[in-house]
Amino acid sequence: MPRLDNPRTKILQTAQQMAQNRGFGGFSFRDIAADIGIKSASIHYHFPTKDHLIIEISKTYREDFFATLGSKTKEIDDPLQRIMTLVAMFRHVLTQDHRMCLCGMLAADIELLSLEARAEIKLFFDASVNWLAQQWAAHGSDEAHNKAMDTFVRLEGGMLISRISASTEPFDVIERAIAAG
Amino acid sequence: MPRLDNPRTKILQTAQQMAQNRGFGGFSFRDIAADIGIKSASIHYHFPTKDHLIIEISKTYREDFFATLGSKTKEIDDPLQRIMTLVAMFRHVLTQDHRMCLCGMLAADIELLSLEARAEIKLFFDASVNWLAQQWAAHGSDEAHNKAMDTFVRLEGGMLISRISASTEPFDVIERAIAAG
DNA sequence: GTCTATAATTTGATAGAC
DNA sequence: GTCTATCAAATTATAGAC
Repeated sequence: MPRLDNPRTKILQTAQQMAQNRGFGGFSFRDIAADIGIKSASIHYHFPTKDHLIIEISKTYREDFFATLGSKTKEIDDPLQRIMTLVAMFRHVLTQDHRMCLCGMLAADIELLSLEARAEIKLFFDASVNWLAQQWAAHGSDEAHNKAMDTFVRLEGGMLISRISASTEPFDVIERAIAAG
Repeated sequence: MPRLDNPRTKILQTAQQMAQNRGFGGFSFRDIAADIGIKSASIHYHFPTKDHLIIEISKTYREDFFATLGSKTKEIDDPLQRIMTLVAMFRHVLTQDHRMCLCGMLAADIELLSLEARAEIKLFFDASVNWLAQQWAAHGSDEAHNKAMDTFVRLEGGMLISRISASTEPFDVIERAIAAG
């Protein structure tokens, strides 16, 4: 599913990365424009307001994430191994991209966002917990929903706390805890 | 340990609350000033820059938190009960104050902060994990350090995710998981 | 210690030419 | 679709009166 190289897509990609690194208030239209070599006024043609932009970023992030997750787990049957594939995706964002999960980042910034933006971000949370609950249920867990919630909290918290600890140790610890079932 | 009612303290209290709700970039000197009925220029007399302010906020937050924790656990011997006293303090911030932990909030905003500010915030993380590790060790856990790290990640993640889920359910779930030992 | 006034910069957003 | 030019507002921070 290769993303097109049109201006709209380049804006979304750059803005998404900046949002994951610095949060909603931590980047400007001019920052995005300078990074991709256009002027900030051009961004407003594609996204009239910053609120529209953050909603589209969140939607793209969620769609891309679950498309990739579906692709990576397509031929994996073991539920725990499927879960650890999702964990590996979070780990990649943290250790290779050196970014936070967009969902966790915008959860911190939630008071700065419109109700529409909050609702869109909540869809990532809902979809993640539902997906995890299905895997834990297939794995034979009683209380699969609670297990899914705990797993998602550990992932988001592990990414967040790794930022201040200046190491990946917090994420390493919760990854082993999740893998232990 | 009653806090004094001087201007400096009122600035710190108000700024700390705003930082917990909206993050480092989400409040201004004018916001603080308006809230306590002074002018923004007066704040610069007490704290020359926003970086100085956030460092002092973080230091005060950490000192107050561990002073309160020490007081609340003074006559509690059972290590697990001592841990759940800390958990209850986090729960109170989330459900009564309707705020994030300052440490978790500034972890999200870390790229906006000076190295000095990051170092001060990391002290809260270090102190929390060390305190938790002592309790888990006294409780008889092998791998007390890992258990402490996992507990702290769950607490910060639970607060963060409860913000988007628009309920306390994520925190409820991790609280039960922690209590289960 | 707090104020008024203001500097210098950045912000989201718009108008209109091309 | 992208640009130049600009606006109105907000930001951190400083100078100097009181």
